[in-house]
Amino acid sequence: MSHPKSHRNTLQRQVILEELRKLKNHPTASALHVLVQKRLPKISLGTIYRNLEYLSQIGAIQKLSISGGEARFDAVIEPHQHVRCINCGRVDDADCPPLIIPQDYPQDMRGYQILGHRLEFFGICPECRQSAAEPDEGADSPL
Amino acid sequence: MSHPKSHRNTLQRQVILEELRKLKNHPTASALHVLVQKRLPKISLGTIYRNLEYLSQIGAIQKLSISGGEARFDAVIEPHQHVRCINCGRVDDADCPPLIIPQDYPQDMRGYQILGHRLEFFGICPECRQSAAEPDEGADSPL
DNA sequence: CTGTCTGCAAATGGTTTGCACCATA
DNA sequence: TATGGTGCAAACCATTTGCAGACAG
Repeated sequence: MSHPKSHRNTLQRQVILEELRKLKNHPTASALHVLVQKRLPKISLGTIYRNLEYLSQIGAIQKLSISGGEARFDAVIEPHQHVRCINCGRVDDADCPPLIIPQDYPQDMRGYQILGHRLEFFGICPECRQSAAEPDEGADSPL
Repeated sequence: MSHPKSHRNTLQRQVILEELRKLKNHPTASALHVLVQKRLPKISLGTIYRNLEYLSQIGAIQKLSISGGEARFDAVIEPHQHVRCINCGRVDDADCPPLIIPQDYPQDMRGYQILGHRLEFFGICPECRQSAAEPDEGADSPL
C-alpha cells in the first residue's frame, strides 16, 4: 500500500528549498513566492504550496501552523522554539533549547496516540514595540 | 485607555456562551452553530463568529486556532493543554498540569515582548485509531 | 515512454463584513 | 431614543485542486 513516491528533483523544488534555507526568518508561502519568482519568474503560487507541503511531509522542512492566519515555513528541522508577533505576524527563532521533549509528554492523553507537539511563544516584535511606543506620526491607538 | 465597551447582554451571546460551557470538547464555530440553533433557530453563523471573537477578546473563552484549519473554542480559560487529532481535527483536553509557565520563558527572545505561549499535542484520537486498525488488523502506520 | 510536476485558473471553505433592521440599556 | 447587535448574503483570502501540457528518470 505504501508507494515509494518517486521524489522528482525539479528545478522549482530545488529553488524553493534553497531560497527557504537562505532565510533566518520564516516566510509565508506568498512571501516565498515573491522571492522564488526572482529566479523563476513563471513559477506559480500553487507550485509553492504543493512543494512546501511535500517538503514538510517528507520532513525536509517544518510547517509552523499553530496560530491562525497564514502558515509559515522553516528550513531548520531540528526542534527549536519560535516567537510570533501578534501585531505583524512575523516569526523568529527563540534562542533556547527545546523546552519540551517526548519524555515529558503527559501520560493521560485521552487515548490519543501522540505523535508530537507544537509550541510557540507570542508577543510583540522589536519593530512593532517601537512603532507602538512612538506614535509621533498619526494618532494611532494601540488596539 | 480602553473604552469600557458597553457589552450588551443579548440572548444570542448568552446562549452561545452557555452552550459552549456545556461541552467538554472544543467545537468549531459551525458545530456550535448547529447546537445553538436548537435553541435559537434563526441565529446566523456570522453572529456565532462575531460573538466567539468578542468573547475571546474579553477573555471569557479561549480560541484555539490553527492555520489552514478551523478554529476551535474552549470555555475553560485556565491554562491547560490540548490534544488535536491530525486525522479528524478533534480537540480534547490533555489531563495534565501546565507544562510551561511564564517563569520558564526563555530570556533571549530576540527583543520580543513576550505575552504568552501556545502548546498543543497532536496525534490520533481513539476513534480514528480504531477505524484505522479495523480494515486490516495489525496494518502498519497510517499516513 | 510514463508517471509526476507545473502553470493556470477556478473552486473551496472558513471567516469577515456591509447593510438595513431590531432590541438592549 | 441611541447604539450596539443581528440576520442575511456577498466578499475575502489562504489554500487546494482539475486539467492539459511539460519534463525528470
